[in-house]
Amino acid sequence: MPELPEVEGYRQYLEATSLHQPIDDLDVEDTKLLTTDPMLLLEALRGASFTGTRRVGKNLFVYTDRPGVIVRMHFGMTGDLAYYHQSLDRPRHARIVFRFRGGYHLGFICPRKFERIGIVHDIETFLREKKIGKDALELTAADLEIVLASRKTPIKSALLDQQVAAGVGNWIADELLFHARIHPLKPAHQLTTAEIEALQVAIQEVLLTAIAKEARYADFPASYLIHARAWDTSPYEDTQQHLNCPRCGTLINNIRVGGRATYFCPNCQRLGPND
DNA sequence: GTGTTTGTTACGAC
DNA sequence: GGTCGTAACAAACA
Repeated sequence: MPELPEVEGYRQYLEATSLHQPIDDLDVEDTKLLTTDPMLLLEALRGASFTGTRRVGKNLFVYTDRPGVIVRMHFGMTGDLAYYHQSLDRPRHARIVFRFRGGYHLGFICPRKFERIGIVHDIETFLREKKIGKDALELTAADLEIVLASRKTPIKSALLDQQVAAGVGNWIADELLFHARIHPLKPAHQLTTAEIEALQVAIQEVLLTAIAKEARYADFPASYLIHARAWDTSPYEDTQQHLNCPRCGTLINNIRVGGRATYFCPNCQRLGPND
């Protein structure tokens, strides 16, 4: 699921494969995936080359050699990139394809059509209009204190708000709260200074680990909560061990917060002294 | 066939 | 205008 670490991986992948090759043509299987008019997109990109990248949260911006033409990609819940030679089969779900002059293609993989691609003229303007806050990796404890102070919503929900911490998604929010020992339902504005500082440390620790492991969840340290999630069973095929807290052994709870599946340890992450 | 999952946005209510 | 809860979107998978 493309959250910040995956998108960072896609950014590095695009940098390593797709720069400085003129775009001859663009295949668009479904215009619903575009945030820019198809004709304008084609006109803006035909003959242009990618020159560099920037990631903010889950957004990947790709600079071109044309002023004011920046491609913005959002990978939704299942998006991916695939660079391949035209002599090979087009990957499944490559619904938008950049055809480079040298014969290579960059496919924007969209299995569920929740992905989006389009042109932005200025990144800062785009971020302001879309209300996307600081990238999670850039956040200081002081930043967090300010953005959480006005929120009465559960901290889990606040962390998913891209205005609060751009790039944090559902499993990362749970992992952060587990590391910082904060109950997901605790109102955001009630976090103590110590909890906010622990959260900021957890953001660095969890995101940098996930990026280093190229977001392969099975490779994450055994101390991570992520192994309790139903879809990460790979190293534990014949045991239920992973359903327990890696710190204290308590059975991990599974509740819904803001309509999202939420995992936490009822022993390590307390709402109050009585629970 | 049914339920679940994911990120974002739209839509009211306050 | 900010905040907050909820539903909707598309498609795959079990």
